[in-house]
Amino acid sequence: MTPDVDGQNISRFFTEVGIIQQLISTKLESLLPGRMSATQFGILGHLSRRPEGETPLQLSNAFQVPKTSMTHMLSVLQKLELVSIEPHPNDGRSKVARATSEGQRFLQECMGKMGQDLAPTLAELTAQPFADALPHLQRIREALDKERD
Amino acid sequence: MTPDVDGQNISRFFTEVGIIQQLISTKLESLLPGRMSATQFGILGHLSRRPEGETPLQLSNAFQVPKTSMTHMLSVLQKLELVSIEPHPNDGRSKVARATSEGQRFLQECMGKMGQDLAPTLAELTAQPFADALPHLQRIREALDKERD
DNA sequence: TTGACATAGTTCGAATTCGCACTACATAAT
DNA sequence: ATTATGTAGTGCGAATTCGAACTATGTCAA
Repeated sequence: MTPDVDGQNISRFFTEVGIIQQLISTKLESLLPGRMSATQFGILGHLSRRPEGETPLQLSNAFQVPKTSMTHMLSVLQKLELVSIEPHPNDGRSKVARATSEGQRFLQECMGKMGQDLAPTLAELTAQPFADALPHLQRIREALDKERD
Repeated sequence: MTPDVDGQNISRFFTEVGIIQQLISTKLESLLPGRMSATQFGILGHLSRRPEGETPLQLSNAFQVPKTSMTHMLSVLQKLELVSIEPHPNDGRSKVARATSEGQRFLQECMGKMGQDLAPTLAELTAQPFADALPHLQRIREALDKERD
């Protein structure tokens, strides 16, 4: 493989990733209430997998989003009663965000709708290309992740 | 494979895609001037590959973004003199957007910076995982694309 | 030709996102 | 203990994004 072909593959890879993400998040957002964003929904999913909760700063690192955006997103999710925010037990500067049980229910409901919505497309595709691509995506993501200290 | 494992793979696939896209666009946006977004930059790239130009509506379909967002993005790019916008020759309601030569130059410059920035990470990874993942991504993207009539 | 309907783009208002500057608390050094 | 420095989160203002309603132009049928 020439370096040039490599470069083309890499930039096409990023283009495809961008398009897929755009298609999926647009579809997801059309199912979500109001103007709730895919990222906000992602935060809820992230928290629901971590019953011990996370601090706003951990979340803003995980989602690669500015702290101040996280403040806003969490306050919206809190207003919707999908997450709870409490003072951090060991650090007076910090807080802990958790998914409420209402939040977990909401998450399941939306995931279900999303699955139904995608079912016809996925049936035709089969799960194979997802399974085939996944390990490579993970390698790439880990490498990109490592680079930001 | 059980359907349950399939579902897990699929949702993890979308999660990985989302994270990769977030990491890449955050890095890209840090290289772009002002608050220019990755989508705006994507529009410029799209147009530079199509010297005949595209209408705003074509662009908003291609990027799966509302018409009204496209109006704004194009007016910003026009103000920066990276794209030109002219009336459509055959349709009085429409317009044609094209990348200016300044836009092409700017695009090349940013792509170069991006390449330099990613070079250390990519060297370690090699181009292989990108080449391996690409065909599967294309299949998935085509299927998702087809579903929106 | 005329009228009904569809399409391309914009205007406007509201919500989201984010950089900068700030406050409050924590930690380290003396 | 005091002081200096670092860290977590927020208030504010500006830019972006987007849905609803609107204007202007095109299309098609009678």
